[in-house]
Amino acid sequence: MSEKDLDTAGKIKEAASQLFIEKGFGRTTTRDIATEAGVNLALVNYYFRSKDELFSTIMTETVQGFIWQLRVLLNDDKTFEEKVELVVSNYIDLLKTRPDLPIFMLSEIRNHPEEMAAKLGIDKLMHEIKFFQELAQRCPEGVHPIHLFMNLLSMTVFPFIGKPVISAATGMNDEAFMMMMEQRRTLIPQWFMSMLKPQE
Amino acid sequence: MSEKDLDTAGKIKEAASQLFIEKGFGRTTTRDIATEAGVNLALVNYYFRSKDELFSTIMTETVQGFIWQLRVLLNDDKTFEEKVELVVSNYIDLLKTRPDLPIFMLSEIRNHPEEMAAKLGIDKLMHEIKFFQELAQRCPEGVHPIHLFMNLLSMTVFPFIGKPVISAATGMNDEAFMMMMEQRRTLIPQWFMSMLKPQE
DNA sequence: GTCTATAAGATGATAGAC
DNA sequence: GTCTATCATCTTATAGAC
Repeated sequence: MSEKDLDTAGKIKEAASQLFIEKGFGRTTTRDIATEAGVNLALVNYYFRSKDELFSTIMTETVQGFIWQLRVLLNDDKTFEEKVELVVSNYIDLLKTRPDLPIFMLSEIRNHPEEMAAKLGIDKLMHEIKFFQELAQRCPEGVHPIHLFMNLLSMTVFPFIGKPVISAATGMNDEAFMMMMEQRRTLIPQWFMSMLKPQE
Repeated sequence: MSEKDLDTAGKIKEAASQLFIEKGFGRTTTRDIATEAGVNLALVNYYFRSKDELFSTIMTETVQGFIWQLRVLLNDDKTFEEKVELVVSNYIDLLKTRPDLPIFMLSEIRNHPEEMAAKLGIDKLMHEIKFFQELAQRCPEGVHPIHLFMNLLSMTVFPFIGKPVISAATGMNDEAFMMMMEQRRTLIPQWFMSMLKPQE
């Protein structure tokens, strides 16, 4: 099956994913989804029992994709600093393509808390991945590693989340914003490494 | 008029604000609002012409409140570092009370871009406030001040936005999260100051 | 200003023909 | 698997009595 020639269920998922990200769950109707997917309205309920179940399916796959990606990036044979650069670079690339993704995930997770939970396996991520052990060893005295990992994610992801406000506040256009994110691709790892304990 | 004894329009605004933040615009109905406010359904449309206009009113007041607060915090007679500490501390306090506020604002701004715009006056904020001039002078060569201000906001606000995911990933409960944010109250200004050009 | 009643339309979901 | 037609419900909004 070619990438552009999805089956009906695939078309529905793709259309729904796009619309949920764009307009949120509450403002996306099953009719929107059917039209966007180019399929009959009844088929949405035929393949996915309800709008809620369709959302749940998409959400689970999206979050699992994130985690899988992080797992792959952080487990290969690279230096600590290379891994940092990879995480930053990887998420900037992802969010350049789908800037609405974080807001979609974060705002809708709140409305469907059931969809989250341990089945996604994030709870074990921190213990399994060597990166976090390396990070813990490099943390200054009294600073929990979670602080530094949160800083890394914050500095990378937040600009995309706050883009509407930032653009309004600075008069920055889309092109300037993207250039700024390109600068951050190298700046963030530098700031991050400087927060760590100096290596002997 | 006492604080708890609002007039009808006030009750509606307060109930609507709470519900919009809690459930988002799309999932909040005018019936919800009327019930929560303890007023008749028809009065929502009597005082605010439509659900959209009610939202617009609340949104404008909320964002204006933010900006007003920032303006006051940053213009007083304090050292640069004190201002940094104040911004961080102030937003942590605010978000401890209303953790859903950023997601509400950011996700709904996207759905109602008209409500934003220059009328809020954020576009001039950066030029008016002395803090940003001080920041510009302390920026290392080749680093635009917007990068550093974004880092400050990111490290402060993002943890609240990502809390559901962070909690799921680390098994952190609410109490532990709040303790972590208390640590960040002093850590963030330190990290931030270390990103600046050394002062002679 | 506040209520009741209801209009006018949209929405999620399904039954049943093909 | 896919379609048409339709149901039951909920939604925003308003007209009109008090």
